[in-house]
Amino acid sequence: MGHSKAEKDKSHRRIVKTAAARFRERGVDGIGLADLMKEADLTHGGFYGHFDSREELVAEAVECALRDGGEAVAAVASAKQPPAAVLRLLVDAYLSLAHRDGLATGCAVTSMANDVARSNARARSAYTKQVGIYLELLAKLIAADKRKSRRAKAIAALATLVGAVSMARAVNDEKLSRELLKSAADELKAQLG
Amino acid sequence: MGHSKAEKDKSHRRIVKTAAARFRERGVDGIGLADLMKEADLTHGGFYGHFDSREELVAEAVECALRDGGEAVAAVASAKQPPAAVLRLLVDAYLSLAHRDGLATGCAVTSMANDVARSNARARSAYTKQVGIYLELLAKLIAADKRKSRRAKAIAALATLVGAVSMARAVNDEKLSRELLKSAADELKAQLG
DNA sequence: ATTATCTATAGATCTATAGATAATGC
DNA sequence: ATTATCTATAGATCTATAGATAATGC
Repeated sequence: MGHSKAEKDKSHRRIVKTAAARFRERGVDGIGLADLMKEADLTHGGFYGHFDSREELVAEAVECALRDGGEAVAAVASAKQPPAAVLRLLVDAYLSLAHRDGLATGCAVTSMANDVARSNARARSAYTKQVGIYLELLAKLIAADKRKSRRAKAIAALATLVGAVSMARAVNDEKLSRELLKSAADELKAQLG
Repeated sequence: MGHSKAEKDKSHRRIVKTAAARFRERGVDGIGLADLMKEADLTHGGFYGHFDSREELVAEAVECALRDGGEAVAAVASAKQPPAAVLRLLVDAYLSLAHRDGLATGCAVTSMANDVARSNARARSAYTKQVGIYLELLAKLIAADKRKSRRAKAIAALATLVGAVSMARAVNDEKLSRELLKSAADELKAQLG
């Protein structure tokens, strides 16, 4: 206890990172502050030295979770390949079994959509911004003459990615779950290739 | 108090219906039993005369919410028009502002996806079944030679509908929200028409 | 007599706060 | 001396249960 300011920053980031993982996994209401602090190797009493309220942690955790997913997508997108090939890589990664099952580290645009819709302005703004980033990235990669058409196709493609992963996680029929991911991927690649 | 068995059934349905609305709106963890019972004009003590546990109510509420959405979709789908026109009606209804804003009565395949993924087997089975129903309906309406191709296109279309509404609800930029709905609808109608 | 619902409450858990403690940094 | 974290606890809320009450239905 009573460590340096640098230590406090590390603690702060540890709390936010833990929350970003657990909130994606169990939902924003699925875990309490005491358990989060414990997982961050702190006691619950210290929480309010880092945040004014639970809401503030939710906002920071949503920002962190969205950044996570954004970085994972950017990593795939940086592959030195033609746009169409990069697009295929992105679609396959997003609609992979690893992403479906890796809730804690996956894209928060899907896993936190419902929670964010009910959340505070800061969380919603972060979400809005990340959707904008994904749309710009996709629009650049999509083969189409007009910019307006690329934008519309990017929106439909992102919606397909988000919806397919949402449903693939909710159904309890493994065969159907895989079919949802596979067919959505095939259709997207056929449409945008 | 102490009414007939018929009255009890009515109370039961009132509780489930209330939960189906509030769970879609606020999430499964967003409202407690006491408030739900109060909204159903009952006191919280009576809850366990109707359900063995909260989980059981969640299962029944998910079933009820999915049925709701299914009936609304079936109503639109029963329009006496050619398949392509019915498909356009469905897409426009699902991606309407009314559906985006009508969480309490809207399609639970979108609004409860994340909650159901974390929920019990009964809730997940009901969700799985409803996804199956939507896919069969869409596959019938889609113009394509082969059955396998229609099925894959139905999956991509349903995913697009679910993802677009999810994101349109989460962003806090009204213009972007409307663009998401409009572009997804336009693309779907262009692809499937 | 049976039973659907009510009042009252137990026990757990949640957010938030107060004050103590043990490090850091002047 | 300052401060990051700890222990302890207040007060609200949550699920679940026990026993009382007031209807229904024989």
